[in-house]
Formats: sequence, C-alpha cells, structure tokens
Amino acid sequence: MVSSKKELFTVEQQGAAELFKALAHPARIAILEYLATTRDCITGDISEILPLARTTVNQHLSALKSAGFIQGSISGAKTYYCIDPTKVEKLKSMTNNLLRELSDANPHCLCNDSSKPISHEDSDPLYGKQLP
Amino acid sequence: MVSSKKELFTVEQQGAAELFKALAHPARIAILEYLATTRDCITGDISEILPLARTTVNQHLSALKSAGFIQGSISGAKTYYCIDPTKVEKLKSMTNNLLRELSDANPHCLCNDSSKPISHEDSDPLYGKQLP
DNA sequence: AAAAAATAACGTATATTTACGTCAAAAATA
DNA sequence: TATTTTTGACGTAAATATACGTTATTTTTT
Repeated sequence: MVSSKKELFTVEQQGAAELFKALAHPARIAILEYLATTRDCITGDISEILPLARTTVNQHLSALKSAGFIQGSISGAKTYYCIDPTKVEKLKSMTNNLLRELSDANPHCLCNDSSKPISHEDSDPLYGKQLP
Repeated sequence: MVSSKKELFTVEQQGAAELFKALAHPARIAILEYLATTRDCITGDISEILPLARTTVNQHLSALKSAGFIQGSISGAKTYYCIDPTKVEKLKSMTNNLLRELSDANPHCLCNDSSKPISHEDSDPLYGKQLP
C-alpha cells in the first residue's frame, strides 16, 4: 500500500463509508445501545458493562466521537457521553439513500433477470465454483 | 491484542457490525452502486471504473461476497457479479432496528435533558476540553 | 495447437485497528 | 493536605485491512 486511495472516491461515498466504519465493531454498537438506554453515561460505567478494558472502551468512545455519533461533556472529574440525535438522523437518511439506490436498480442486473434463466445456483452448475 | 474479543458480544451486535464493516470502504460502496446500475457486472469492467488495481478490486469483491452482499456466477472465463437483494433487505431491516433503538431512547440521556441545562457546548465552557 | 483474454490465488509491503498496561493530571473525598 | 477516583494521553504488540504485482488456470480466439 503506497497511499490510502480513499480520497479518489466521491465525498458521498467517503462519507457513507466513514459512517459505516464507525459502526463496524460490536463494541461500538453495544456502546451506542447502552447510551440509548441510560442517563448515566460515563466511561467507567460503560467499561463495566462491556467485556473490554477501560482504555479499549475509551478508544472506541473516541472513534464514535470522531465520527460525530456521540458528544462528551466534562462535569468535574467525570465525562458524560451521549448520543448525538443529529448524527443518528444523518445515518438514517444516508442509509435510506443508499438502500434506495441499491434496491431500485437491482432488477436490471443479469443475475436477477428472469429473461436469462441460466445464471444462478439453481440452474447454473458452475455457480460458486472456485477457479483452481 | 491477545484475542479478537468480538465473540464476547451478542450475535445481533456481531451481525450488525459485520454488515456495516462490509460497507466501511468507499470502494465497496462504489462497487455496489455500479452493480446496481449495470447489467454487465464482471470484474474487469469494475476495475476500469474504479481508481484501483484489478487485484485490489477483486479483494473488495471478495469481501462483499463473504458478507453476502453480492453473488457471483461463472460463465466461461468471465465471472458475473450482482447484488443479492435479500441481503439489501436484511441491511434495511437491521439498520431500521438499530435506528429505532437509538432514537427512541435518546431523550432519556442527561446531555439531551432540558431539565439539566448546563451540559452542552452552548452552556458548558468545558465542553470538548482535553484533559492534559 | 498456440496465443490471447479473463480471473482467482498467492505473496508481500505498508497502514490501520484492536486491545491493553502504564502514567500523569484534575477533581472529589477523607 | 493526602488519598482516592476518574479520565485522557502515550506506548506497544498483535491482528487485520489495503493495495498491488506475479503466477497459474481456464476459456476463448486465432
């Protein structure tokens, strides 16, 4: 790998990928779910819930914060974290856009075209065969 | 990192994370979008569209295939890839579940509770401050 | 039968993610 | 004031992802 190459795609594609990447670990899903169900959202609490060390949880929290999914507000020694509803809305609209794109155009694909019946595992004996 | 730890979360959380992970790179988003708009979905075509080498594109295709987002059917020397609409539906329902979870419960959080006004960047001068 | 076309497999190098321990600093408490 | 609590910063090691060139194999074309 010489460079990252991600910047060669559209900003929409990059944005979508970043959003999904933030959710691409079960710990971060769990953190968001926990934050959604409690008022007492401090780091210590979360690391007691999750099967991970506190520093690891903190790392996941940072990732979620960088992606904009959560906000943190310091109150004394404690830091309160909570979900940013704006970002959740953005995830919703962005996912809906992508899903619409993917499902609308799909019937055009050869594999799902009923006028070309010999193309899937049901009918094609070579489906899924590895080239040796 | 000793072990992966991902297996310590619920299967739902793992499944969601895997699905999102498959979409966590702009190239894979671009591939899905391209597959949605064309009938001629063979590897060579896609690598001419994307700013990546053919082998790299193939790698991303494998990732999407492993995740179940695309199917491939070999016809002669060419391999035709297409989106699996079932998986797209699964992404939709799973995302909707998560979004419902996250938006429903959010008002309970302290940070978004109007009865505790001093907690966000507008009112809290310490918001976002790094502990040095 | 030989050459060309197309693809997956393999190997490799670099970058990033994941997981955690240790440490220092700020605030609360004794 | 000293101790405890809480947190983020830093360093590190292993795992995984990304990007690509090379190679072998199959099919098509010549």
